[in-house]
Amino acid sequence: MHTLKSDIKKIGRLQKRPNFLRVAKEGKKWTSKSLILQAAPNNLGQARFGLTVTKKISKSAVVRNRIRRRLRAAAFEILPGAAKPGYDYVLIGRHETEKKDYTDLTKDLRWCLKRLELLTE
RNA sequence: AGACAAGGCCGGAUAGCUGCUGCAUCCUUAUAAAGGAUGGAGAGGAAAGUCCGGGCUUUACGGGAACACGGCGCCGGAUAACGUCCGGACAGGCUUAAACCUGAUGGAAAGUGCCACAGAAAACAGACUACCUCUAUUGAGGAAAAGGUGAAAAGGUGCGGUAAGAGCGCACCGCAUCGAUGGUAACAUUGAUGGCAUGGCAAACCCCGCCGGAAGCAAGACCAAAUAGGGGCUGCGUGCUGUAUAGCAGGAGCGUUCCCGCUCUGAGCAGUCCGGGUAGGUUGCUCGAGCCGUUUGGUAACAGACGGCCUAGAUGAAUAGCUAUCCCUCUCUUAUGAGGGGACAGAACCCGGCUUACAGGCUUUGUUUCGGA
RNA sequence: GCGGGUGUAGUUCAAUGGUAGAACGUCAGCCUUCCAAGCUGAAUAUGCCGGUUCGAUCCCGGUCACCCGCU
Repeated sequence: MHTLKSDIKKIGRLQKRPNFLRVAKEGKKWTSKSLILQAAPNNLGQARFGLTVTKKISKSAVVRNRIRRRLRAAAFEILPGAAKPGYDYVLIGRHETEKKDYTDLTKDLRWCLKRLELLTE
């Protein structure tokens, strides 16, 4: 399955540090093997997401970039159809994110959504 | 053909579906803004480390110089500049040998300082053992060759010479001074003279010569909400009198204090304007010491001429996800084939270098060995 | 991205270019019926690679790791 471009436009991006801090402080969290998902409600009626990959994961910029791209690709594919609107989502990369199969990555993301009871389908 | 050495270049390829970030053109509603369509572009040789040098920007000073501080240091050239590059000199090193490699390589005869331990002595000299002469216990004188210490011991080897010895004399080598020849120069070769003076360390202080003001795009410039605060104007208003100007009362300051005089203030509210400026946004931001090709000059670094080209510009930060075929490589298998892997590494204002990391491949040059004609 | 700093025993710190020390900690022994305290002794280090020097913790390059500041 491929996500339509119009669906992707429906979800926004988190870009400012205060938003990330708010999600980390107020939101719920679920950890899977390949990623950590944080979620907190916003009052916009729209889903937004952001990515966090720190230098702690890997010192190599190449590795960090690959993790970030894989997470973004998975988010664009899964979130528009599956995530509940009105929430901010933050995906945090882990060591496993680089090596794991892409299909497992999407499964993990769905699993995290389900455990946080934010899956809509 | 082999061995060795030194450079230069490349840094997986193609296609499909779905996406991301700028740019150009067009369309839609209503200029803004948003959305859509089409086209074309989208990481490196080191983008890295931030070790040097510049451009650019702000800042300091009226302008300049010097001191201090920091850096560099054989000679000649290249360059916008450099601690970089090219060519040469000298010293050291690898190799049987050669090609070749490495070098922060000015001055110790301007001055100061240091040279542990050992050793007689570590730098104005001088003498422990030992040597020679006289005296003959001892002491006085001569002399510095031999022993031993040390990283380093006041020229080295040989012959003559002598009581023993010594540059005391001679030859060669080294060193110093003055020349000659070659070279732009560093320097090399060589002649004469001197007769040993000048131990090492300047990546110790320092002297000499040259260079440098400082900070850095988070520099800097522009636009500019909300809130708080500053200033101007207008209106209403003031403890008392007055319609109002104003006067009196009050407060503050000055005249040394009181009296008295002068100046300022007087209570705020509303409206409006101005300036600074935070969040945020725009810009700086990619046409430049630019790249490619041909050609001329030069041993070369490089420079000139002609022709062609436009080649990332993000900002919680794009350049991707998945699949297939080919290429390289590893493992298993008799083979067909199956499976795994793809070096180092990600632009952030831009250039010139240096250093460090790097799977594999292509290619050029030099030296030398072997074979054939 | 830019600017600055630091690396020495297990820890906190010393050390004019000349045998790397101190305190606490660890281990062993003595003392004690046993433990603690005390006494005696031992082990344990200059981040790494080069250069200058007769000789580097120290001086000079490179490299690695860590820390701090600037929105």
